[in-house]
Amino acid sequence: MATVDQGPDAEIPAPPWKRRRPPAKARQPLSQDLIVDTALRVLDAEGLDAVSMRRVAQELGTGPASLYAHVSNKEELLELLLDRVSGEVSLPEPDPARWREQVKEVAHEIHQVLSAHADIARVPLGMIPTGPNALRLNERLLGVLLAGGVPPQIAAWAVDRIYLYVNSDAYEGSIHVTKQRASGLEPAEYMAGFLGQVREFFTSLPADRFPATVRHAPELMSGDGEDRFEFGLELLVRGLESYVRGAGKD
Amino acid sequence: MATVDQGPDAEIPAPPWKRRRPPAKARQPLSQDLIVDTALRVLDAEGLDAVSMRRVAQELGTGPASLYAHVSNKEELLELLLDRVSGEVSLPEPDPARWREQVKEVAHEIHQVLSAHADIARVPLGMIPTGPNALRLNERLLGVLLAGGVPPQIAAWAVDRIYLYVNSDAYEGSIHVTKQRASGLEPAEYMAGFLGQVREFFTSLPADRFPATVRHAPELMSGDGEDRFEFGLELLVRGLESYVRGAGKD
DNA sequence: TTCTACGGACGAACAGCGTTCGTGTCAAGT
DNA sequence: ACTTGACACGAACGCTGTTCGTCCGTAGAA
Repeated sequence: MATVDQGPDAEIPAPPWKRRRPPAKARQPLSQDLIVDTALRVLDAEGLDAVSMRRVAQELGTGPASLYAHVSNKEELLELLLDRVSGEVSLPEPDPARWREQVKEVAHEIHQVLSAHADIARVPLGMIPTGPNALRLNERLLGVLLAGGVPPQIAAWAVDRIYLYVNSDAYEGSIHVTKQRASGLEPAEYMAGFLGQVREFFTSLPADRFPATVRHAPELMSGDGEDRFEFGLELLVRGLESYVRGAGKD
Repeated sequence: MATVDQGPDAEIPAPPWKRRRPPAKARQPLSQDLIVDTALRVLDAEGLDAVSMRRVAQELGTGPASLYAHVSNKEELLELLLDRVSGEVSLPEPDPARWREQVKEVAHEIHQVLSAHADIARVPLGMIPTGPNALRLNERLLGVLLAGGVPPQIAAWAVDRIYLYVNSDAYEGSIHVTKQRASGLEPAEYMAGFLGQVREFFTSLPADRFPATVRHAPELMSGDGEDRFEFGLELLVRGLESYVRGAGKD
């Protein structure tokens, strides 16, 4: 049916057995940035579990094998994804007089950015971030502490501990978001149901075996995630403060 | 060859096409406890990633479907596994005079038990433990804090934060163990290699863009996991102490 | 201009995962 | 002796990360 010579780019209707990629071709040239972009879109839309090599590839109109030319494995993709997100964190200029507030500001900022991107907080818990933006955060947080007069060794370890705290709390928070999303309920509905279950659980305990727990069930249940995050941060900062006052001797 | 009537349980050598389960039958009756036992064995031997429904079933000489009669899904199995492990934690009797030390003792105890069982610490990070042994820990830790004069609301939140800290640090630690195990190297070899990489990374940074990081690279790298865990614990306890001293007003 | 290399793209496959369905079997209750 | 119901479980579904070998389009060499 089709004549042979029409020039190489003429609109030949159908030599279909050799036409390999008609639907997905003439795309963008598939770079690492593009892959991370796509992964970020999937993350925000459907959560970290949806960020699979296959899913990202599908979103780009190709197969999973194509990604491995630009990203050595999934772990690297997640590192790149985390660092992309970390770029959204804005940081203050160190001010010696306000170091306590600034430590909290940085912590809140990181927490907020992580929480804004589904359960991305699971990633830094499974590795030590070494991307350029992670370095930027490290540098600033360390700078704030040093400016505040925290001894260098204390400040260095404190950076590590504060990171661990922020990441783990953000991860814990993201679990609830994930479960709420999976349940299909409204956030308020879900939270009410969850709190109700916990309340029932605590108050139904035998008071003789768990006296403190039953007696203080209201305190154990009071406060939302934000309150508890703030409280833990306050604990850490107060602890650090004790090293500044007595900086001369331990 | 085989005669027909020998009684139903006689030793018939081979009607092989209908003999369904000759290798794996006449086993233990496959209870929930037995499943958790087996999962624990796999966990200790090969890590949490090896604890799959298929693997546990295989270890019991059966298929994965058989487990679902005793355990509703993998999440429940992991909860049971965690609570089994939590039973190994031994707890002190609250002593008002030693509350700071006791908080640390409990934290260390939990940390140690979690670390003794591969990367089981990943489990409590993904859920709120509600098993009987988790309750036992809650009750005791809360009791220690209250005995020490920590205000109830502070104590209640502190339990939550201390848990989060212990779990997340134990998890972070288990990552290194897992990677070391996967690398096939000796622990010392692996650690040396890892520290060397980090050292090289820090010292190769541009000092003008990351002055604090480069200047304090030794402090950032000093201390092993145990030192850092202890330091974070000290921060938390010092923070709590500040609430005890000024218990009257905030 | 023609040929040759080379690197990116990618279809297919491998081994594993959690979970469900339908069937099979055995023991206890009627 | 027969029925009932709980447990056991083979097979399958749809998913995962990763690798192999092959294809193609282009850039450089002849």
